[in-house]
Amino acid sequence: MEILKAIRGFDDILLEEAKKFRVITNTFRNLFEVYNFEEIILPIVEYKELFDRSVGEITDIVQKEMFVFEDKSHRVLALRPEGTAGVVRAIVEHGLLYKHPTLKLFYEGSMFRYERPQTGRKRQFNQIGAEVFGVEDPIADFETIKLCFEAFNKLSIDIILEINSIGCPKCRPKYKEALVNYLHSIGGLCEDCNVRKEKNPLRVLDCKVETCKELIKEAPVMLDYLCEECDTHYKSLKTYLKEFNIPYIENPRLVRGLDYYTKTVFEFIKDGLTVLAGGRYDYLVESLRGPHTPAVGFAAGIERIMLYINEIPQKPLYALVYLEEAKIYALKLANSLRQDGLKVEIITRGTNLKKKLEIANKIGASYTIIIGPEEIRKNVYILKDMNKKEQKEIPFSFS
RNA sequence: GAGGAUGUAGCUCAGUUGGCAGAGCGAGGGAUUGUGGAUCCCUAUGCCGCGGGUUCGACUCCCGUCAUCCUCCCCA
Repeated sequence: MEILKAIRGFDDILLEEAKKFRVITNTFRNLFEVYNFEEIILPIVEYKELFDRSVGEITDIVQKEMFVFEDKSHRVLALRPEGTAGVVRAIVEHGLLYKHPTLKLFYEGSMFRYERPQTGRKRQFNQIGAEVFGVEDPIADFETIKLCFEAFNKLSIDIILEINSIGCPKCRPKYKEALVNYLHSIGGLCEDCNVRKEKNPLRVLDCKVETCKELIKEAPVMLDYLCEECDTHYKSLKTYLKEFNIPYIENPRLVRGLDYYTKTVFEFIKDGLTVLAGGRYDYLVESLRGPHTPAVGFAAGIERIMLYINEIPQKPLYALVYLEEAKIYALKLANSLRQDGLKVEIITRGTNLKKKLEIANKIGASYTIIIGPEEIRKNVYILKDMNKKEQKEIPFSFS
């Protein structure tokens, strides 16, 4: 057994990477706060059936990507592959929708999918996401998208927003029928698409094979089939986006993988990689035995966003160097500086001052503070600027 | 689940037709005890991913396996 090896697809997030991770989650959290979202912290394990019923039984996520296991009481459980199902389960279970006419929740945590790992795709990965329950109005779609857009702005990531509407149970069947008819009327689709057109015809629309792309150009478009309600909803959303100068690309071939979406779907894409995606799901809550509740939400892949975060500026580091006789004063000085909010590292290694300064330099200290018997006598410490190579005495009383 | 590439020091990588495992960077120590980065000197580290096979002999050839990276499927 290789105990000194992490499991395939379960990666450590170390040091610098952990900082990027936190910058991203903090950015979203700050926005959640001003948009008045509340946090919900959920279990990682749920009944497998919850995901079958919400994510959709014919999706790949459910069919081949879930970590499923049986516990000692023979319950069939799964590690959550996404966050929305759990959120909906929780609010229905606790009747939150009856207490709050609208409910805005965000979550953060690990998700699990049994896939072949590659860039921006791990078996354990982290998402931060949010859900708005109880708002029919497209203003909810807009605000959700706006919040995400602001997040990328704050993270200085240039990103492309794609939107589409995939209709509702009233209008989508007609479109599906038209699409299936079209797909059957033509030949030359790739092997995968021939499977898709039976299993999940909408997915043919975003096939990457060139020949398929050509054939799809002629295919019927969902937007032409939207019922009046869906059409107005979609148009309002676009109006709001324009009003706020949020650039977007209308992608009539954008379909989301999960079954529960209705009307609005959107993705934030960087270099061809989807880093955040979401949409409206007006019927999921009732399909999980809750009251009819329209909803819209999104999830962002933290590791995927991390790929586009540059170096993070650090707080200047103060290395505190002491001579053996001044040890106790050094501890007091460090304590005092830290209470003033400075980042202080006490240099404990090194036998002489030269060595200690070498270490201070090595750990990247911007300043070094030196304290020895002379300084104690004079009630000062030496503050040395490591870049300018200048130093001065700062008064300090050692009580 | 399918295809391809790659696994040698902490990191980046050499390693000839099969013949005692190397470099650079980094790390530790030193040119002495109150001032760092440069230079110089010294030192160490390896189940050559793992398991089998061929061979007098395998880092090198063959088979298997595991892992990493890149496509695809799918997805955040």
